[in-house]
Order: sequence, then C-alpha cells, then structure tokens
Amino acid sequence: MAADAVSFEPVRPVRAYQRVAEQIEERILSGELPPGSRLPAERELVRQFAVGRSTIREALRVLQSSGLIRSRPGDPLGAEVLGVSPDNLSQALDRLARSHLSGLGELVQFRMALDAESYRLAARLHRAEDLAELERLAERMAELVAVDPRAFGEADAAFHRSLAEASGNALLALCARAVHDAVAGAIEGKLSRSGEEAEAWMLRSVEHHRQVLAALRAGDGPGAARLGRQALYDHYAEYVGAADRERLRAALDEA
Amino acid sequence: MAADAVSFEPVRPVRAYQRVAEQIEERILSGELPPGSRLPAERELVRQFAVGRSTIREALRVLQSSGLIRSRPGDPLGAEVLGVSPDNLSQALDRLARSHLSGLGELVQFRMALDAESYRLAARLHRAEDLAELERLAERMAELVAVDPRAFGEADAAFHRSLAEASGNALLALCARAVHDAVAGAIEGKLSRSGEEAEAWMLRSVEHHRQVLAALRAGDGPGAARLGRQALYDHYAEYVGAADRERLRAALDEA
DNA sequence: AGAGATCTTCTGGTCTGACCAGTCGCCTGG
DNA sequence: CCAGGCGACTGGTCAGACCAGAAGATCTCT
Repeated sequence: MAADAVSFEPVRPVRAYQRVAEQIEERILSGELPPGSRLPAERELVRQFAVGRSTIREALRVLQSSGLIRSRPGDPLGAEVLGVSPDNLSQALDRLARSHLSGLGELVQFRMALDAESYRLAARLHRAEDLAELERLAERMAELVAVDPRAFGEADAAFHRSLAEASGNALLALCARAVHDAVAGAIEGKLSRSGEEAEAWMLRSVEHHRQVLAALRAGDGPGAARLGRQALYDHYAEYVGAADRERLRAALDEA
Repeated sequence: MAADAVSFEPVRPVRAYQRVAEQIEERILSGELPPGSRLPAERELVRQFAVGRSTIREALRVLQSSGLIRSRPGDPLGAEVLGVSPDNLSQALDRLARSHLSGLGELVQFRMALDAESYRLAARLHRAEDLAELERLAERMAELVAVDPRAFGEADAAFHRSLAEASGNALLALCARAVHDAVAGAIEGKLSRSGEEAEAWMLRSVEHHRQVLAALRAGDGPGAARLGRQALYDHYAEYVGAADRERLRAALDEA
C-alpha cells in the first residue's frame, strides 16, 4: 500500500478548452448557475479565463452539445444556461439505435424492460395526484379517438410520460422517454396505417390504458408490468423481422 | 390537410459547424467510417468543406465530446474514429446523477431494472460460448480473492459486462455498463472498506456469481433476475439514505 | 552495417484580429 | 405617444500566425 501511495500517475495533457468547459459545467451542476441564468459574453469570458476566444468558443460548443447551455447570435445577455436535460441522453440513445449496433428489435426489447419496471414501480409507489392525472389523460384520449389522430398520439405520449414519472424515478422516466422517442424515430414512415386501422389501434390503446389504470389502482405491480410488455409486443411485433420477433417473445415470457 | 400542406415551417438558422458535424457523424453512424479509421487532417477538412479552420475545429469538438472521435496533437494520421460507445451515455447519466435531479438511489434502482432484465434474457438466450466465457471469468475471480483486490474489481466488471452481452441485446448491455460506471463514479470514495471487509465482500461476490451461473445453466430467467436485484440491494443499501432504501426495497419486492 | 542522435515536416492546440449579420436599447422626429 | 432609425453590442466565421509534440527521414558515429 505504501509503495502504491508514492507511485505517480501518468500525467495526461489537459486542453485549455477542456478546463474552461469543466469549470463552467461545475458551476452549472452545482446549482451556482441555475437554469435560466446567463453566461457572460464570449469576449468577457476571454478576459476572465485569460485564453483566446477560439478556446472559449470550443468550450461553449462542448457545453452546448451536451445540452447544458444554448446560445443565440446577437443576444446581448450571453448564452443561456439550460441545466441538465434528458436531451443529451436521448441523443446518445438515438446514436446507439441508429448505429448498426442495434436494430428496432433491440430497441423495443429495451423499452419493454424500462416500461415494465416503471409500470411496476408506479403501481406500488404512485401518489394520488399521479393517478388523477393519468385518469384525466386517459379520458382525454378516449374523447379524441376518431377525432384527431395527431392529438391522440400526443396525448398517448403524455400518458406514458406521466406513467413513467409516477414510478418516482426520474432517471427511469427520462430513459423511457428517450427510448420511446428513439423507437418512434426508427419506425418513422413505416407506420402508415389506413384510417380504419388507425381507429382500431386507438381503440386498443384506450382499452390498454384502462387495464393499466386498473392494475395501478389495485397496486398490482407485476400485472401492470405484464400489460406494458404485452402492449409493446402487440404494437411492434409486426414491424420487426422474424429473428427480432423471437427476441421480443423471449422478453415477454416469464415476465 | 391541404391547408397544413402549404403552411411554412419556421426556418431556423443552421450553423456551419453543425452541418460539418452532421456530415461526419452521418458517415460514422452509417459505417462508412468504421472505428479505427482516420479522419483527414484539419487543414484538409478545411479544403474539403470550404470553411474556416475554427469551424472545422468546433465541429470536431462536438464529435469528440460525443465520444465519436478522438484527436491527439501531432498525430499525422488525423483524428481517430471511435464509433459509438457507451461513454457518452455514462457521461450523461453521470451528469443526471450529479445534478439534484437524480441521486444514488435512483441510479441503483435503475441499474436493478437493467441488470435484472439482462440476467433474465441471458438465462433464456445465452449461447454455449457465453457460458464458457462467464465460467472462465468466475474462476479467475475466485483465484484473485485476497490476492489483488484491484484486479478482482476489474474481473468483476468484466463478468458483469459479459453477462449483459450474453443477453443478446447490445443496447441493453451498453446501458447497463454506462449505469454501472455512473454508480461507480457516484459512490467513489464512500467505498472505503477495510481489508477484512473487502475480503468478505469478494467472497460474497464469488458466491453470488456462482448462483447466477447456476441459474443461467438451468435457464431460470426469473431466478437470475431476482439474484441480480438482490445482489445490488445487498451491495448498495447501506450507502443510500432511508428514503432511497425504501425505494430500493420497492424495486426488490414482487420482482 | 547497425544504432543512435538530429532534422524536417507534418499534426493539433492556441492566439490574434478582423468582418459579418443579426439583435436590442436608445433616441429622435413625427 | 409611438415609429423608425441609429449605434453598440452579440455570436458566427474566417484568415493567418505561432507553438509544442509526434513521426519518419536523414545523418553521424561506432
């Protein structure tokens, strides 16, 4: 142990822009720069950090690509602090999904796991107001069937988001949302239902939500989880290849 | 619908560096620039894209911060393409964990869900060589107990990685790894076990892996999932607050 | 001839200074 | 009071320069 204590670590060069980005990120994550606050102008940061403007700009680019800040030309107030957001997470998941590494099957299978867990937790831990909100959304969706498919889709997404948030785990909810978006992006275009099919699909969704709500009220975690898995299988099984369908079935069994 | 078709979308300015980054990212994600290949030198990219060097550099910074490429000063081959990796994901998770949005409890709870699902799938879908690899790793860990705690920890991480990969879902495996890293980062420092405690912990790990392997061989998905959840609870319950412990218990029940 | 030191020439990292097109606040003329 | 214009900012982009480091070529000494 003593010999380890005096051993040196290889010093790796730290770029100037990196240290600038780390300093600013630290202030944001610590809450010292809350969302909505403004960074000084670039030329002011140049003075404060005593580096060139290109260094400052590269640092700001990194922070911006992480979704921590947003800048707009001509804004006399400087870059806006956005705080931690799930956008970066969705972006990362999106990349994973878009790379040949993962196909639609893996994506849906992954979403099965996330949804099932959030349903299960929501059934066990939901608060009264969560349930009220979910019932409100479910009602609105029932009204929208055969009226406005687009609004129905949005309400559907909102329902799933609220359900995930009712699990009490914000991280789980964010990831579920990110994967939801990734699936939607992957299936975009393929999903071309005729009017009748769309209506049948909406009716099935409403029924599914009714069952999930019943499970939530009963506090039936495993039941809610099973419902979530089954609904995803029913929705997407027809869009994946044979091998992926086998995969999804495996995710369904014993669950 | 017709009225919608002729409506215009608000045009948002697209920065030059953004388009450069998108073009390069597209080539990487499509596989045209496989991992290990090299990008042209910056000055060459300046010529090809017909933009200034600072624009090129900001684009490369974005790609680098996403973990897609890596550049090294003086490298005559140009920036190296790394391909999609979970580093960006774990970085995003790390930020979420460090911000007040998510604490260690949520992180561990999330990991419970991912690990449980990957164990469950691995028990059902693993190939013979996966099992052989896992048994090899488990043996090596058993040898390392009380010899090299550091090497043991690495072998442990490798075991979990292989186990997640045996699930057949690369996306799930990458996310599990990212969350694993984020948890490790969040608990860093707090984890200061004495020699005896460390050895007891290692022995418990070996036993746990033995049980998991037995469940895998038996194809017992739910059993493997339960083992994974329980092991995480046992490992981390002492490090989280009372509220988070309740949360973890909820993730354990009925699973 | 082989091995080591030196040189050349590239790389990425950084800085400076400049210009442009926006955006906002102020101020003036109605 | 308000509309319009002026000016002083902003961020986005470019051009050119210098530096330290890395790699391969070259040279020198044994």
